[in-house]
Amino acid sequence: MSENIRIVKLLNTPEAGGEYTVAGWVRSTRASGDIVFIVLNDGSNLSGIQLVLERNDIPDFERFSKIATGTAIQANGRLVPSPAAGQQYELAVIKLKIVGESNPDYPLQKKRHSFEYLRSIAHLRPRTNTFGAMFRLRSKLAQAIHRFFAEHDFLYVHTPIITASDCEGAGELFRVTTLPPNSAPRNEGGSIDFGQDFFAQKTGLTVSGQLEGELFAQAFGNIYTFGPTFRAENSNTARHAAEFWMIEPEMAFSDLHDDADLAEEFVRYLCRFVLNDCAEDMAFFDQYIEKGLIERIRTVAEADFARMDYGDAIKYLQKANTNFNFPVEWGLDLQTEHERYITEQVVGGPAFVMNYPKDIKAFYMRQNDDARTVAAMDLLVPKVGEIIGGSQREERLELLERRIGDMDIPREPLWWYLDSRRWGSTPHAGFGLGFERIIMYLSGMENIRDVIPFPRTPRHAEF
RNA sequence: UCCCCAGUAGCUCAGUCGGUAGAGCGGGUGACUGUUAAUCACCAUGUCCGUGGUUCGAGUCCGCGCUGGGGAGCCA
Repeated sequence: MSENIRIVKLLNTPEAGGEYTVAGWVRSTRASGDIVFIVLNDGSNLSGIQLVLERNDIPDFERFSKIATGTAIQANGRLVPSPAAGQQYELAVIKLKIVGESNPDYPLQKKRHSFEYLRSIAHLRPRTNTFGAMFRLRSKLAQAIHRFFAEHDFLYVHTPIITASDCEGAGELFRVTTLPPNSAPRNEGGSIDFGQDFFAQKTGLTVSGQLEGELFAQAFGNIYTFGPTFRAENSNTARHAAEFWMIEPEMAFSDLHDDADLAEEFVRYLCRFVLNDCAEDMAFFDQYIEKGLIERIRTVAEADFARMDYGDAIKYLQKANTNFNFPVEWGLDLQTEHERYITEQVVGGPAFVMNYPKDIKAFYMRQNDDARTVAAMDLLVPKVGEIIGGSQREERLELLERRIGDMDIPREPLWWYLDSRRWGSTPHAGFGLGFERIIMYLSGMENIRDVIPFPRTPRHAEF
């Protein structure tokens, strides 16, 4: 590490007077006669630090008064109280070194840019205020998530990225293969012979770590995964990406209500965390991205989440004075417009919808005694919609096997999953939370492509 | 994949009835002893997304394509 001090640390220095060296990238240069102001940002905070250059104090003054936006510099000077409004301290520069030149072609101007434009220069956008705040938040949130589970004694398990189970029912897989694309070996029938592939079977990138997570829960009690997840769906929306990160806890000896309890505590923990530990960046989001964000998050951090049965949600929707585009009827899945009505109009905050009809849910969900619903839950939040999907899992071998049969799912590849119900099976439950979706919810950002450093969506894998 | 909207200067956009393009910001130059997206003055900048058509004439109208955005489905 260099002798440079991080700007965020320097600005937290209790008193001025010392001599320091900072290094970063120029955000703005303002020259006025014999004095030049440079806003320098090193990524450690939002504001950066104001450098002050005076003609009499610094050699090469003329040259430095024309430093272009984007230039990488290292500056040495004295930390002094700022005589002007806008900042507490500034750095009275004695020595300045240009580390990497920039020029007027630098695509980031001293003005607001649209998110669409910034997506086209994703390699440079982390140097903007919004994306600086965004990726600091993302980093800290990831660490907070690990801390939450560590504090609750959950085991962190790395489930495989490459998987052979394409029957998880969570979406299209990206294929993983080393077979030559134009001359793949064929069976007699003409289909591709995956027996000759690297893994001697058809494999893809994981769409969920849940099934493997369940196996670990049956040994460690409480576990979680937190890793990349891939869906090859041709989804073109503000909240879908082909590559995203998912958090999937799984708890043995637990039911659906324990599951919702965990989800609620988890989301509330993250709300409190960003308010307390990301205050400067959150204030920025509150001012420029979503007015009232902080108040909204504070409310969520304090309130209990609503819980309602799917059946009751249907009743609310049928009573609603709204013309929905899609029919509302017991047995049909809730559409986005319905979910939004529930969370935004009925509840006005986060809401769990629980116990869905079994016919619209995955095979592994636990069948309720009413024989027509399963112990599933979705957590819906205003603006983002579904942020968590979870369930209690079917732990009874016989019922699980029957369900697999009813749904025509090949059972052979799932032999190990079924084995977990054979010896020492326990009631257990878990959920999946999209990392990007919680970031969107907590920051007010409305497009998933703006909360991922280099997003992968259909037709986009540049950078 | 479906529906809708858009593509004009580096960026954000305006462009009337079809008559060969303009503003703000950004940039350059100069002025200014403390600025906060500094201010003031002056200066420069275009494959009007591509392609085919209609027309005396197309940024403008029509077809096709490409790209981007919004919504839906899939879901986290």
